[in-house]
Amino acid sequence: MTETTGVRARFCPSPTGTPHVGLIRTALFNWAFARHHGGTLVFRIEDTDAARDSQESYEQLLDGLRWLGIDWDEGPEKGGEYGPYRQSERREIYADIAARLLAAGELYEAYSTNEEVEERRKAAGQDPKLGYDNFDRDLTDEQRAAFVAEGRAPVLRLRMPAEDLAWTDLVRGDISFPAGSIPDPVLVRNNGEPLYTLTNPVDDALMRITHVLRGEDLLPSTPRQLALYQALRRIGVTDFTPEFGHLPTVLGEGTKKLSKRDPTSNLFNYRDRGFIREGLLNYLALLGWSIADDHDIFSVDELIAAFDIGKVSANPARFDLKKAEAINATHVRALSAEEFVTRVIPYLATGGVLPEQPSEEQLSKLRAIAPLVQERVTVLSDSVAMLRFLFIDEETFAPEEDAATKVLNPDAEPVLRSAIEVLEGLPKWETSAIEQALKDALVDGLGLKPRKAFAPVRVAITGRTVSPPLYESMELLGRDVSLGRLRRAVPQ
RNA sequence: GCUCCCAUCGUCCAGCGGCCUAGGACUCCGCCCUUUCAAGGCGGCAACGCGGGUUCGAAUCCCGUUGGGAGUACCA
Repeated sequence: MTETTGVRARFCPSPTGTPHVGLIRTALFNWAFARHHGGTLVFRIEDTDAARDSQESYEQLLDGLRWLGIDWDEGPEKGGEYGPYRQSERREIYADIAARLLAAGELYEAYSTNEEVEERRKAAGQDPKLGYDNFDRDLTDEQRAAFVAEGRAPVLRLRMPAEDLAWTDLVRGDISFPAGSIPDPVLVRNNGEPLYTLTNPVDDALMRITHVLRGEDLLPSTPRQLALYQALRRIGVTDFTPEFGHLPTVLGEGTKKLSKRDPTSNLFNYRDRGFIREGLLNYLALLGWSIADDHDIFSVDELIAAFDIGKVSANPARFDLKKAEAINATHVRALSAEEFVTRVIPYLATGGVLPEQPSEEQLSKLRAIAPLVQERVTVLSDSVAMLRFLFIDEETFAPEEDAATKVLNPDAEPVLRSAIEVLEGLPKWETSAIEQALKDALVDGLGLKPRKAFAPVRVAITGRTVSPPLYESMELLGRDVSLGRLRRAVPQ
């Protein structure tokens, strides 16, 4: 059924709005499917709706896909022998095919308005919601001429076959729609513009697409596509019909489909927060698929090696931010120290902690502390608050207000004084010595619980109650800066 | 309304007739490790919607029912 060579899958979004995680999940599965089978991934832009499509959205699509490393073999900015790959540049093709389909009687001109259709259904005692009634199928030349004389322009509708339309869905198995349950769909507007109903199957046929993997929301449109394919085959445009697989919907909270307006759906929110591609891709792949029954952390290569469209679940999947974050955190920790540094710098720059091109000194400090931060963050931007204390100007440094009021109270005074005293006399300023000295002075000397003893020191030094390990931080900060901060933190 | 799809822990996924007193992950809760915070280790709570069949045997197959979802556009 599924050949291992010659697979041509496609991803064909409309450039409306910001890339949506559900859309990306679809792209990912198509990509994994194509790569798994050593096939071709075609990237096509469906921008036939001028009112909603935008160039900005188009660029965001490319940007998002590139960030994630989802690459395509044919498509925008890449070309290919079946181009162009933007539907807005394929108008003549659709006009030509539509004309041939019309000439062959597969399409017919329809003049009925929605109001007229409703009237007729009501008059016949039918539910007006049933939709178009195929009234114009067998209009005579005279009738058509009369409508034209009225100034009407026809839409072009596809003559649906009088038979059940069925296919074996790659995800769901056998699916069948009864004959007559789908009204003849409009393929070309009365102003001559082609609709998705025409362009999508036509391009799939022309681009020799073998496998159509798309969202479940498109499942009800499959019967009319199948019908169009039959027509296309009859007029010789193609000689085969692709296989279809309908991927589960990605839901938001509750049972609603994740809406475009929900910030959870915006791909760039994840990038901005510091999700890494390995983590996001891993999580997205879990929305409807699993690699094994005993683990769910995997690399992109493992995904490609194991991906099986037949094992994709038919259930709708809910996007769970907590789990996405947990998976991301695991991938962040798996980064090499050097890689983590490279990737975190842009976030530190955005957060105002470091310049975009850090100095050698800043870099070496960052490298030293990076491994300690790396295992403490969920997303890369978490590093900003955690590292500010290390790079900030001494004049600007001040503990966070909450932390200060909570911890730097009068009780902290003896703790801090004692810490200062012992640290001033420390012969070697290094982690283990600092640790030993502070323990001796505060825990043994003052008889404090460790929790009590180190909290004020931590807040004084790092400005926060949660930070990278304290002694290492102090070593990196240096003796002068550390002591200065401790002195300034002593409650007056 | 009509057509179609879906139905296992709160969530995602495993299970494709006996291995299931249902497994993994996230979340949550304990404990251990750590004289901070994490990470890590161990353990716990928690599910086959309901009713009929088929079968020696059903979470797994069939029918019904209930519940959810999608479509029903001269959007995609």
